[in-house]
Amino acid sequence: MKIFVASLPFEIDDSELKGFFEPFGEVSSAKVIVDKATGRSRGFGFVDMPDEGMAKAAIAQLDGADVDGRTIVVKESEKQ
DNA sequence: TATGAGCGA
Repeated sequence: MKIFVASLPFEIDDSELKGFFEPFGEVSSAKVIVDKATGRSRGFGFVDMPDEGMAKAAIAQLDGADVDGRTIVVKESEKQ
């Protein structure tokens, strides 16, 4: 299941993003989107978890979580 | 800060 994560702190990178989801189950991939024109984080990213149940559990636990003083948004991706 | 990038293993 593909997961969309928004409102991420700019300091977050792929490894840290993956670290947030790993406690809930296997994470097949995690990527923080970076503006290739400026090289800065866009403040959102994607995580893919093969197990839907684990993915939904992760979403439920991480959506609205406070990270570095910022409330992140975690939801199922809109696109495949 | 709100839906992507990848050309190599």
